[in-house]
Amino acid sequence: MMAGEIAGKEEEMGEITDPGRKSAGARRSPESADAILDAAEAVLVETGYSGFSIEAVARRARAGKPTIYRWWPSKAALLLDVYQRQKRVDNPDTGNLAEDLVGFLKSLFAHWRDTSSGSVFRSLIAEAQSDEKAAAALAEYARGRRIHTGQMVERAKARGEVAADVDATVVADLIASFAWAHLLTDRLDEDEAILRRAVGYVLKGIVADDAGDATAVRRRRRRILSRPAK
Amino acid sequence: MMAGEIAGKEEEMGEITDPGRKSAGARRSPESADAILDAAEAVLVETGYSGFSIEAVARRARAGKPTIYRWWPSKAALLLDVYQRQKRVDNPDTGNLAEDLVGFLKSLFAHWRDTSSGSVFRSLIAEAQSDEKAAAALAEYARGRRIHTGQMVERAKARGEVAADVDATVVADLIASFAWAHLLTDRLDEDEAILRRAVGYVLKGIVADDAGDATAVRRRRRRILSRPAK
DNA sequence: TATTCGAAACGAAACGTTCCGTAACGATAA
DNA sequence: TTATCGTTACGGAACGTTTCGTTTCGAATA
Repeated sequence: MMAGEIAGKEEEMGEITDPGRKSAGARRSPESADAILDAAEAVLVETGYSGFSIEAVARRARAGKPTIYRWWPSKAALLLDVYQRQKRVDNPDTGNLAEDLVGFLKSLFAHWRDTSSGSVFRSLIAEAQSDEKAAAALAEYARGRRIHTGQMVERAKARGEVAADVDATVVADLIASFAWAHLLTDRLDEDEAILRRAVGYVLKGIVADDAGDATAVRRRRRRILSRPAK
Repeated sequence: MMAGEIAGKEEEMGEITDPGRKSAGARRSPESADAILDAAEAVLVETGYSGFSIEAVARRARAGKPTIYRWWPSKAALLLDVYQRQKRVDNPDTGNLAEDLVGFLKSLFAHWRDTSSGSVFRSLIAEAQSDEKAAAALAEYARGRRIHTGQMVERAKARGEVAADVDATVVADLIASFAWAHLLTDRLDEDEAILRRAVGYVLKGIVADDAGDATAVRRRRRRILSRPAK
């Protein structure tokens, strides 16, 4: 759980009774937690990242700052929990990798653009540049997403659509990086044609068909050698 | 000039005499400007982005805050000028696009890792998420870099190495995005082998050689049709 | 004389923490 | 079963610190 990695929460809503305690005391309020997360999202949407502060969230949630700091040690941790609450973009499974990847990018851009998730995620990336724990959590999250996105490539490999030696996570890294840069530079309205081009370049490459003798010769040799083997 | 775009500096170091002024008065001090930019870089290097503030820069530069605000309206504007002072990574020109792009990524990562430029640039990206002017300046800068990086692809097109219809800036976008994501997630020590894979996937694609009949047939047809035309 | 500079001061905002009174909860005793 | 106790959680207030962006000031420059 990502939140656990930053926040180090060992107790979940006060349900565990620590032997060092003489009595359980009051329970944590799930309503409070939800109100704080809702408020965090609302503040970010209404005032942007520049207006996002723990003070503003506390005011909006009608919660005490100590309550927020009890569960979330930093702005980044709070933003991360907000992001984790939001739906994830699914991997399309059309049987064709180009369509899968273009569909994925289109869905991701729409999701980031049409919900608060884009604002949340870009704020998180920004926080990660000044908060080491946030940076570690973001890196871990990105690693997991590369594997998940890479599943589209793995499926294509299983279908024989993609070469067996292709590293799916490097491909996913290329695609996700493209998306991140679009998010960070306000380009979520990119033309579908450009998305198709970018995906096309990754799938089919950009070298010319009869580019240089060496490339063409190498291709012919590879064809010849692979056929008798079959 | 990027700084001009944020800072709106119409006068250059007080050299222009504005008709509305009754006397030239004291000149702006170039030593001051340099001291401030040097201090900004030093503060960022020593305390990281989280310790970077106008107060800290003013203290370090032994300059007045009003002096800083006179010339740079925001942290982002100051960071941008610091970044603009730094050397740019050149485009390799080896006559082979794969070597050019891998060399470019390696140089860029080394530059970002071994100088303050990486810290400066990631801080700038972070600032751009909360400062609209910084966002506009970053987007403009990124646009210019895409064209510049795309020159490696244009040269490869001219050599016949890359197909004539390939959009060089989309390719540059893929490569730069990959670099940005590495910078933002602390991966500037990436293996050269991974860089080569990623570049290779963009150049040669990832589809299998005999992937699906349709793909192979399409390739054969394209070969046949293009030859008689020549 | 007008302009620039660095130092000092200003009011506002946010930070992360402590304090306070109230409410909630489980354990214990009657 | 009910009442009491000790502990924890809560929101509100307050705290000292830092930074923000701005104004004021006296000295230096042209």
